[in-house]
Amino acid sequence: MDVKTLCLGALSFGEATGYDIKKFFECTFSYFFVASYGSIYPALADLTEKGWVACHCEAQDGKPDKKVYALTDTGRAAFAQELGRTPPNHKIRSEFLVLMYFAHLLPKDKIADLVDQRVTEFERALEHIREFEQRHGGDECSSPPPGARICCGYGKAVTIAAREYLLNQRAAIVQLGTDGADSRNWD
Amino acid sequence: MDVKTLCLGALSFGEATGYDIKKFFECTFSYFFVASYGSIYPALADLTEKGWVACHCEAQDGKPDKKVYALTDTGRAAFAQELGRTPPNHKIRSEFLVLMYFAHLLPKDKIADLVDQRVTEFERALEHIREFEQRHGGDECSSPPPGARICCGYGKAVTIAAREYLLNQRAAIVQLGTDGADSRNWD
DNA sequence: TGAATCATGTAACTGGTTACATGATTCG
DNA sequence: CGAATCATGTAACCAGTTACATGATTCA
Repeated sequence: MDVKTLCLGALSFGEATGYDIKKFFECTFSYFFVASYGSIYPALADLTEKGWVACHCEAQDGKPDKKVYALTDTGRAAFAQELGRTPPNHKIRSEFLVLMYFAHLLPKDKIADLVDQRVTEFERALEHIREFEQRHGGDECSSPPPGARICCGYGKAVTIAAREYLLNQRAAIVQLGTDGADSRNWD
Repeated sequence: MDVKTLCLGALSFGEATGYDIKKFFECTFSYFFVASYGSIYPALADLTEKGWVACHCEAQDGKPDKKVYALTDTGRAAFAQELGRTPPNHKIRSEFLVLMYFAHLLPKDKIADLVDQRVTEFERALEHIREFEQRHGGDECSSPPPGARICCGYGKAVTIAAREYLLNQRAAIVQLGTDGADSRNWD
């Protein structure tokens, strides 16, 4: 599965510009999929050529024309088919954990910073999820699909577990590091 | 951080061939970092050119010469420095969660399969971790660095949380799917 | 006044994967 | 007898990022 397909997915909830789609990626997929303008705009051009999305321009003063994209029927079918044959991979690429693995080569204060930083990021993510839950509290009628709740729940469960682990082990992890103020400051 | 750096990391525990390093990646980094021969061999060639690793050949009958790599002092320093300036990113790329997000477009039986499959993979991972814990149980003297325990503990905590969530929500998730036997089998 | 937001796009680069090519040996 | 393991590498390809280019508007 690539950015192109995810753009179809984003458009399955309604019309949008490339700019909107980037926003969409950021606020709903960010936990498990990222994409930048440099991949979204070419993707939309490609999808238009294939006839999977249709585009109409809205002139604006000063700003460049707004290109609003919409999923075509062919596009909708292509998206469903693509979903059907997507292998359900789940990959983590974590420089943070690499650093933890090699903690014995890092100064203690640095490790403490790394752990605290990560905990903070987890907290931010949880805040983000809480906001989502409030926005889409009782009302079953609003935009996000039911699967969004599952993804949020999943993210929440995993993030809480990770945060708890780091907080419990913080002292032990820091102890793995080297002493000596700020090793290797002599370079 | 790239494969090149991680190769230095692998070699920080002793000599190894490219083949060994691949093995090492698979059995110790696999949870948070992957690499294939196509990136490892060129990386080693590069590192040799830079003088960060040294290579001596061992002739073998039939098989191609074994090239045993060892970290040089420069290489060790370079690795430490690289660790020091590595931003502690932590990214997830999950087609599985994308599929959950769009569960309303998939047939129920397919979703059930996806969830079960993922749970099975989590179980495999936990098994893997349990083996590690047993191998390196009481003895503090064996090879893996202390950080390995932390990574394992982290992986364990997170994996258990994920598995529990999926098991608890399984029925609810499946219900999000479409009925109708095997949608879209008419293509 | 300067930063953020809206809005589009391209070109160069990068960091990887996949598939291929080769071939003996050992294990079940 | 066939699969897996040991062992090395390359070439073609690919998906994506980063940085650049442009520029009005709105908000603090």
